[in-house]
Amino acid sequence: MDEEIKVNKEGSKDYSEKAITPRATDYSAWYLDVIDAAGLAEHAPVKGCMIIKPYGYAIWEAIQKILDKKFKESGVENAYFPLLIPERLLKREEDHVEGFAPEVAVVTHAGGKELEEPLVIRPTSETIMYEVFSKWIHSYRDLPLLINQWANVVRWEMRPRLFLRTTEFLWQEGHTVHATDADADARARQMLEVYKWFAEEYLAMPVLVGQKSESEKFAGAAKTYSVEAMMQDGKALQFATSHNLGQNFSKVFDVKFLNEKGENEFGWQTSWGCSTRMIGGLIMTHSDDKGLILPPRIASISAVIVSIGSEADRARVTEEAQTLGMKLTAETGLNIKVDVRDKRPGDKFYEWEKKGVPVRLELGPKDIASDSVVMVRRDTGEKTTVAQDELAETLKSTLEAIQKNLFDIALARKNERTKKADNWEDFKKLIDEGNFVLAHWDGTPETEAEIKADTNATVRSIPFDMEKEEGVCVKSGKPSKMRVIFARSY
RNA sequence: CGGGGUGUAGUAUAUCGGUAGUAUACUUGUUUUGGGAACAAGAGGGCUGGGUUCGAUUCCCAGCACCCCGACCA
Repeated sequence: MDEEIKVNKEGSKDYSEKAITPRATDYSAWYLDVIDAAGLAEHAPVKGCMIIKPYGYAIWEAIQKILDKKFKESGVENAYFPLLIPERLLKREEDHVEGFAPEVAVVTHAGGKELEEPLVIRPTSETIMYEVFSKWIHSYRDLPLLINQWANVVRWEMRPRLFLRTTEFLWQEGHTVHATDADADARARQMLEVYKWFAEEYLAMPVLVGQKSESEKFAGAAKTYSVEAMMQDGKALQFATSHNLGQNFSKVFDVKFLNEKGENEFGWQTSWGCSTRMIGGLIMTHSDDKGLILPPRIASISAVIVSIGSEADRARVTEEAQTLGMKLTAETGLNIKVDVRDKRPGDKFYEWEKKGVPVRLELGPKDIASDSVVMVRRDTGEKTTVAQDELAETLKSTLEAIQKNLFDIALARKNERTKKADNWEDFKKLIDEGNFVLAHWDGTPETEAEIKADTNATVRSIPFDMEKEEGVCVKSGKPSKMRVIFARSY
């Protein structure tokens, strides 16, 4: 580690530009520093909005590619609906309008005059889509209808935070209609599992799947399920959600079909989504005080070959590096970056470390002489010398090892910081320390509100795999049949 | 939106009611090149708008932005 760089005292050099705020000192500042150092995003000159820079957008593209393929495999098709929604549509579902009213942006003027009816910039697309779905669906033979769209949405949030909560964000929203409640619920659960799979297999983020409490439910849903992840400071991040909407929307948007008996019936619906917030979660799960760490399976650049050599060697080393890069790309099918810029080695090393590239390969005259290359892991910093004819295999296995190691570290942290509390004092203490707290709760919104007022913690998840256990609510003392997860959240 | 804090160069900062300094980054040149190199030259700065003052980056007011704490949320 390079502590001396971070400490900016007399006598030591000022590397403040290069170093980032240590996590332990100020977690928020650290998070922003990582984003800045890696070149992922920056604040836009528009309130609460974010500019995603090319390197950050590459992560989003990687996410899109994997999820989109998975969605299609499960029968979902992509479509696109308008950005602008007539206000009357949004107002139709009571809970929905109530939930979103405070955060919608409304267009009142266009074409040089005031609009007869204001247009809402979509905060989500249930209303406009279901208005149209009612025309698309006539018979049970039209079901299930499985639609997804990749889009931007706008929510006028009070406290924006890069990636985690911005006024405009990119996401995917899936919307389905089914003939039975059971089918709809199965689909909602199925997509939840897709998110869990994606989080764990690709982003190396261990997650918790479960149901949301009444007060944390989506505006207009019958049931809300979610995938929750733990960040390095112990706070929870809602990674993705999936809702069983029941017939709440189909009844107001008249999404109905003729069943096999020839009777009119309202459709059973779901919606599910995940957003650029996942990138924020990715950063806060794996990165360190040197900058970003990307899990190999999501990294747009798998490895970087850094050339090292004095002027006399440069032409030769450059050529060798480029040849090696092409060879390795061909052998592994991975994106291998070759950095032969005329800079000092250290400068190049640090740059790619900040960007979180999983593996660095150092190539200089010594390595060329011995037909080898120095391989350095971003996650552990471990350095090994690898023979060039074994490089492709070693690189692939190392990338797998990094992927696994990142997951294991995150899993160990989640396990270690998930604790049981059986009384109010312990509960408060464990929440303050930044844990996921397993506690009994009487199940009422009132008690949840009291707990939130006192500790700022909420029910993050009622986990599916939680075993039944008799107990008493940690706050009210009333009986409870199982523990739920409480935590502070982003 | 409520409470608190901060706004000086790309970044981090110093000083100050009277010519704004340093480090680093950047540009150019020379020497360098296996973990943030050395020397020289160069370019770059007081959030915005009012007020007080002979004079404001400094003091006062407002706005805006950012950060922290709430309320809200993917």
